[in-house]
Amino acid sequence: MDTMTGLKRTDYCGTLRAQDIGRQTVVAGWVQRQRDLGALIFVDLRDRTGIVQLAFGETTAPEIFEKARAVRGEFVLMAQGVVRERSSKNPELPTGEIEIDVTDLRILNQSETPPFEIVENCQTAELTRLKYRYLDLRRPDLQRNLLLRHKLTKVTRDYFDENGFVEIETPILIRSTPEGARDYLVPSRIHKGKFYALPQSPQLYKQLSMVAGFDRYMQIARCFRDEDLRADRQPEFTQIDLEMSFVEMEDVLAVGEGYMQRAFKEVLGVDVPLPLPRLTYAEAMARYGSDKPDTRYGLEIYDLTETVRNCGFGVFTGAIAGGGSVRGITAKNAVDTLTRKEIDKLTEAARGIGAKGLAWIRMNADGTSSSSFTKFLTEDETAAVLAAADAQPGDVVLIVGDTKNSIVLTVLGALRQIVAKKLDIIPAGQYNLLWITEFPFFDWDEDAKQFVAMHHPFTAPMDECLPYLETDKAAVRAKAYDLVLNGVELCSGSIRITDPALQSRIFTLLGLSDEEAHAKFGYLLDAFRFGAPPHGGMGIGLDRLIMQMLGCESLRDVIAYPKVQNASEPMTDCPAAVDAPQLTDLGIAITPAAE
RNA sequence: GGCCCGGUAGUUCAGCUGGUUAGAACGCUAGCCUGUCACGCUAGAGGUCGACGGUUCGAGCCCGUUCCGGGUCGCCA
Repeated sequence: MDTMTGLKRTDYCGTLRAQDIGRQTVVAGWVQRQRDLGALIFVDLRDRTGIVQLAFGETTAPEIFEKARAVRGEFVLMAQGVVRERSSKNPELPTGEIEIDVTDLRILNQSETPPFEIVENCQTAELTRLKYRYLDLRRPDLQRNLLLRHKLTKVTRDYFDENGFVEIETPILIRSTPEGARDYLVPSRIHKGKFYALPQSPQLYKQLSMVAGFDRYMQIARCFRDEDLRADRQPEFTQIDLEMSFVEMEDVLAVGEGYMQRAFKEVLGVDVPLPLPRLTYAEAMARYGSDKPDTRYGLEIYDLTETVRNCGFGVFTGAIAGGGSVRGITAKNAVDTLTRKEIDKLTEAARGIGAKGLAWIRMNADGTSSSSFTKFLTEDETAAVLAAADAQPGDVVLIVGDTKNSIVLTVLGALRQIVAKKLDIIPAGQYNLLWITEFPFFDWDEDAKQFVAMHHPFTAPMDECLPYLETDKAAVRAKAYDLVLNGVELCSGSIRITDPALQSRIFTLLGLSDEEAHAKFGYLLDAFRFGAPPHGGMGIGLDRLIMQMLGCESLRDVIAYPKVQNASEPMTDCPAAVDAPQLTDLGIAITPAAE
């Protein structure tokens, strides 16, 4: 093994170009590949900027040449030499016009053969890659992802700083709030039997910071939720958290979309025109069957309730009589893709989400058609359905009826996504950002048989809904808003309640007594007695944002050290058991059932 | 907790209806090679077929259980 003595890096590998020909350079990095041609040796040296070719030949000193011969993949090298033109260029590489004629080579460290190749688009099973994440992270795609993530956080701090926001670090060890997701708990040694919780979000602290007068707060905040994982859900994730005083919803949205415009421009070079489009929650549900619609493609939902109200098909008339509706989507030019077999699969999917079935019409290109239900309809009724569906030869119509509108809409919303993927009609490289506004204030909890806050209990209802808070809960809308990008919820926020009387009214409606409310949120309610300014804010999912920007399929591709589906981390094998003395110190005993 | 998919060499995979010594490519090791860049050529090493149990004369293959990974529903105010 050699030392670096006498050498200092002057250049990153990937930065050398033809204009550097003739000058001295010192580079350092890892061996991508060594090609030994006998009397000639080439070594591709890699760092986070790219690859440069080191060349060893007849002009190379014999001891340097022998050293180059011993080099293997992932060895750590430092090389001094002269940049020279290659005799045969490699147009595939940015550095392909030059190479380094090496005069001094240091093997700074050796490497075992890695368990997988350090290359772009690695096909190795993710578990293996995660066990050796430090090797996985050497790969160009992950390096690029994390470098762009860094760029995004840099832009984020710049933007909010320029707009008068102050970054404040809120605590990681906080009081558990039993609302919402499960908390990660941390036992207290000093207070045996008591626990801290890790924050699901800095929600309460940022509101307290408004009471404190910081006026515009932001934080790139780590958040924790002890819930099951998904491709777009990790137990710890990063949120761009912000809160503003003396603002209405419009002010918060303006800051939010200004940020999006800046972020997309600086990270991707993409222009986002403002203002962003908006949909109310009701509109989004009616047209897309989702509160986070992907608007990059059509397949919009239409209402067939009136068209089939008096038809002869009992499933439809039964759904309508039961207070529900009948709605459909029309997949254009889909008859070849959506075969009978595929429609059977769609039916299964629809059942899985809660539909009792799926009605369909396939319009063949030759003008004939087949259908699961038109035999129950008169010719006029069928014609009316086809007209309402705007069905042309080649199209496939999918219809769902149910006594519950929510089922009709969510099922069609889900089918919309599945069908769009099957038809491959989702345009690449497009970023459809839109706001969803006027969320319902209350959400009916079927298990608890009561209304709960859809956003959180500090969200303000819309002013015009105040008169019927008690009398028509289902119609109450909130000053809450989400930002959606290509069908993914990126961001969620609201204007908060600062009027103690209104807050107490809301707690009552949520079935929370004064005592309970004070036990849970007393410190916030106390603070609000001392002059809380009107305020509101939002949290932007940083991981999801960069994931969407880079077109990644999983959050794991944009998080340096992510967790796998069972919430463990394969590299460190965490979580893990702890020594008995540690538990004793905390006053904790593990029950046999838990072992 | 439910459902779907997967687990064979270091890696990616093939392995027929259950039947001889489980194969390929890449990678690895050694040798040769003066312009390669996925270098080439020659030779070689490398396997608890995720685990356990069962059926069978015989199991990588069939059955059961289980572990692990991925996706998804529940869940995620």
